Amino acid sequence: MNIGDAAARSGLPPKTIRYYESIGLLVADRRDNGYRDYDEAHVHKLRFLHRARSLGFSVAECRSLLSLYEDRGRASADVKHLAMTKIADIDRKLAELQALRITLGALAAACHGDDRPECPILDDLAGTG
Amino acid sequence: MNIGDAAARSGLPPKTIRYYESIGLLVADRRDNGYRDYDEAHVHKLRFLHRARSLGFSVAECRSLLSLYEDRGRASADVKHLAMTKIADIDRKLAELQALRITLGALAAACHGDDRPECPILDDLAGTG
DNA sequence: CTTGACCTTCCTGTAGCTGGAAGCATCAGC
DNA sequence: GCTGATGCTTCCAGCTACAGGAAGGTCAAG
Repeated sequence: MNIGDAAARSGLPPKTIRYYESIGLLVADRRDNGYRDYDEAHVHKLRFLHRARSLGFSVAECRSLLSLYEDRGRASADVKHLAMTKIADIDRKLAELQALRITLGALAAACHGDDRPECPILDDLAGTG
Repeated sequence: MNIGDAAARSGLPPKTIRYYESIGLLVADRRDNGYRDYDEAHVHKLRFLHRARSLGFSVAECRSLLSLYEDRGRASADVKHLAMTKIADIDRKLAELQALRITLGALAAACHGDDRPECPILDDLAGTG
């Protein structure tokens, strides 16, 4: 199967698939004409990568997950450890974003938003308030 | 005032201040020896940038905010519009992260996390479940 | 006069791709 | 067999927002 079909079936753009190969994440076979050649197992792993990336795992983490995935005898604890670390990351980002949301929301609410120049948002940014 | 002092008083690293100058965001004066020279107004704007960045505004948005800030006659509506757009971005990211948190949390909870190979996390990533 | 801290510029690297150019391969239609 | 469209290949550049480090100039203190 050509890269275009593998792309369509995995949901990843061809560019991304080539990029993953360039960093040694998932290397395809080659045919005589130089084209990359994909089988079901490849597509499966591409989908795996697609889902893992969309769940917020970094490419480095995907590399670990993929090798765990390919290791039939690995302990589920190893995988869970990665997931828990990622969850802690997400919780930290959530807290940050929520604090941001509250601050910006309060500033926007305090701003008239009309054609007069007084603006609590800029006042806050300038640190004059 | 040298860049080091401006950095200490604005909270931005010297590297960042030089970077902001290199992209034309905030240009400092120069002294005869070539050193950058900052006054109170510069420090004020650097603090402004620091705060805006920490509130999640991109550098491009900071450029707009700064020019609005420098425009004594601008309408507060312009500023509010930027803030509301940013709030919408944040809400979108929050929703994404929350969905992610739920999915990963459920997967981690379902995983025994022991030394056996069965792992619902990998099963989900593989799309076999 | 030397030492050390500070300043300058320039180059490189980061994450994870995306876009584009130049050049073959393949295929459908005529 | 020829033509044009599409798809494949590689490589190079660029995106965000800096950070690290090298090579070298400057300045104040002892």
